[in-house]
Amino acid sequence: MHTLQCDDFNLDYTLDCGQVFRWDKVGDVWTGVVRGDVVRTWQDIQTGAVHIDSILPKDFFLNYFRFDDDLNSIMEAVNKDKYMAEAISGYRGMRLIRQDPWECLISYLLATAWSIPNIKNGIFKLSRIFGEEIADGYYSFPKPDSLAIACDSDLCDCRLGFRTNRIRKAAVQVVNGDIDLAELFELDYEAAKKKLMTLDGVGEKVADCILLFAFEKMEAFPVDTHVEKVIRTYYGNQDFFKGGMSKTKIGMWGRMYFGKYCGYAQQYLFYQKRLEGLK
DNA sequence: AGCCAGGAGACCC
DNA sequence: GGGTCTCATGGC
Repeated sequence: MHTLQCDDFNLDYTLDCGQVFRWDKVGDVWTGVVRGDVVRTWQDIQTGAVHIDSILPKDFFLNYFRFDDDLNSIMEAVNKDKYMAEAISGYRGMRLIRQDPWECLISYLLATAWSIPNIKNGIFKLSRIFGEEIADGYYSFPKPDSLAIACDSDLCDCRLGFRTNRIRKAAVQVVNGDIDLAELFELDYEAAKKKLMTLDGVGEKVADCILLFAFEKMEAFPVDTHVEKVIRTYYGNQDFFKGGMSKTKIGMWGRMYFGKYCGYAQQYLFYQKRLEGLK
């Protein structure tokens, strides 16, 4: 059992904001599967202390929850206007999570044109069939070779639709070394993005999610349907958008406008829009 | 029934 | 660089 103390951290916002898909809250306690361990965690509202029941070491969670990020200076850097200010004041303490690259890749391949409950369900079914049962009803995330050799009938049981073949193809490419995930850490944002986008099913948005959530690329600015609507509504009249507001251009704008921590800004805008809609 | 969900890819101009 | 259509699936 670990106890983590951090001034600027909200466990609920961090696990609920739609970046991770293997956590669920029952009562005050979150339960999730992380690195093959069933983890339970909750936060003391009075003290802010985070309690974690896991066999994984304390240092793992300090890294997982990005306690090394100076949230104060990050929020200050992206707090450019009244819209961002509102998102920040509403969800202060939401931190990005350092995800496992392989799990993040597959998760966001599944995320294409799916709602978050569907994504969570798809990942659960994938884990139930191709992962290992590590506790009653809990399954580890499937390893690359397990998905690479998946047969049609097993994979189709997951009902992933057009995502089915993309998952298996990506697994094959990871297994045969066609794409080296560890190597992506060494590349800069643009080069890593280009490499990821060679995979079938990885476009700009999915690549940005993977780079932001798993590869330390804080300058990634994923433009999904929510963020697109937010930017169109609040920032569409800016000179930069004369001549059109494609998703590509919105991404360029996000990086330019919010600066090097635009990935954090994006996640606050995304979370606020998802919960509150447009105002 | 029709629309939307953390889109991508092929095809068009 | 823009638009438009299709690709499964599930929930509302």
